[in-house]
Amino acid sequence: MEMDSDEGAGLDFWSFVELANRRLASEYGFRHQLATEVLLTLNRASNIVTYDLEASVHRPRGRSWSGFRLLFVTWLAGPLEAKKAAELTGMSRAAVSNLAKSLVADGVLARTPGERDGRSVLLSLTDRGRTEMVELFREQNEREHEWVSVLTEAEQRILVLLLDKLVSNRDQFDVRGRN
Amino acid sequence: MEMDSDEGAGLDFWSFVELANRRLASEYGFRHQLATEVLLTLNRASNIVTYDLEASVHRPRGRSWSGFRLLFVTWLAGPLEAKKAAELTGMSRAAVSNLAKSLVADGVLARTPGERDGRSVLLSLTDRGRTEMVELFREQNEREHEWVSVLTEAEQRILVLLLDKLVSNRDQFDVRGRN
DNA sequence: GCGAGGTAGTAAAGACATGAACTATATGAA
DNA sequence: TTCATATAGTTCATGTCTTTACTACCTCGC
Repeated sequence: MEMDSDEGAGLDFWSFVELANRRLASEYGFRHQLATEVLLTLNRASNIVTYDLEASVHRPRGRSWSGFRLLFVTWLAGPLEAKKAAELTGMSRAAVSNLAKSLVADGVLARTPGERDGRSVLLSLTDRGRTEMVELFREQNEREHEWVSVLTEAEQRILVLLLDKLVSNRDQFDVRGRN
Repeated sequence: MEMDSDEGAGLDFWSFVELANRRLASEYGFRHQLATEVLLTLNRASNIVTYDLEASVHRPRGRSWSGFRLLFVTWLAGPLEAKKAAELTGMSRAAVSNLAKSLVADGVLARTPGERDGRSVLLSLTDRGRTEMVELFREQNEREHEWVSVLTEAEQRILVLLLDKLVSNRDQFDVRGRN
């Protein structure tokens, strides 16, 4: 017999989820196992894919995942306020401010004062930034395609719908978001 | 006319995705818009939910999201090697080592040398750790339930299946994972 | 046995994100 | 107009994660 001196031996993610479900229900009487399972799986999938994209596409070219995200929204949504960039990327305003500093220093991002509002800053790409983004995104898009193509197109659309539904009803309760 | 001096004004996440799809296809000729959309949505959903759980449940009680994850797997998968904990939580071994240091100092985690393998370390919860986890998880599980209950049970199961399918075929190409 | 090569864990340095405090600007009611 | 309040952005202190390098230990072929 193995004792329980190392109960975790041989577990992978899914057998862990099963074990967790069983113990949470029978030993502790928790009732929402499926909720836990959904969110564990969501978190894990997002981390795995993100880490892969960052490690295989962006780091080798000297960009971080966050850096790429900021450049991406700025590339496509034109000149925009730092605050808007924070909303679209899901970062804090402080994070955008810090990131922008390095990207400006790298010569890919430009900062100009807002015209209507003296407090605001408009972010836009430099020519070099645009050139770099076309190339970077080409790489990323190929890799994204490899990832999602294990799902049929219908499955991909359903996944988007379900994820959207999951977060879109959050007005119904008091959700914490970043400043 | 507004010029394009602040093109990003008034955009929310979904109108941004639409704009991105349009520009990526028509101006740059990229072909895999749906792939981008799936992964943007996945990333966003995961970040929103995770941030909310961390901010509303764990930070107020002095725990970080990662700290909770490590305690969670240790709680349920019994004493386990640090390496196994890293796999199950998706963190690097170094991250587990760092986190464990603070959790041991806090008196919720115990570290004992492995018996079979002199290199390994077994992690387990202290009594205080177990007590805390029951309480902490009760809170988290209620909140998880609030989140996912905008989906029907069938939808929740489909979501889990799709997310699992998305990451399970990754042996097919050369995915970058943590050390 | 013994040595080469692999693996578990830790430490240190650097990157980066966060919340809080602060500055500068805007807004609106009296 | 003027002052109270709100907002955009930055800075700073802190904490966490990653990479790299290192130590200690294990394993297997000779």
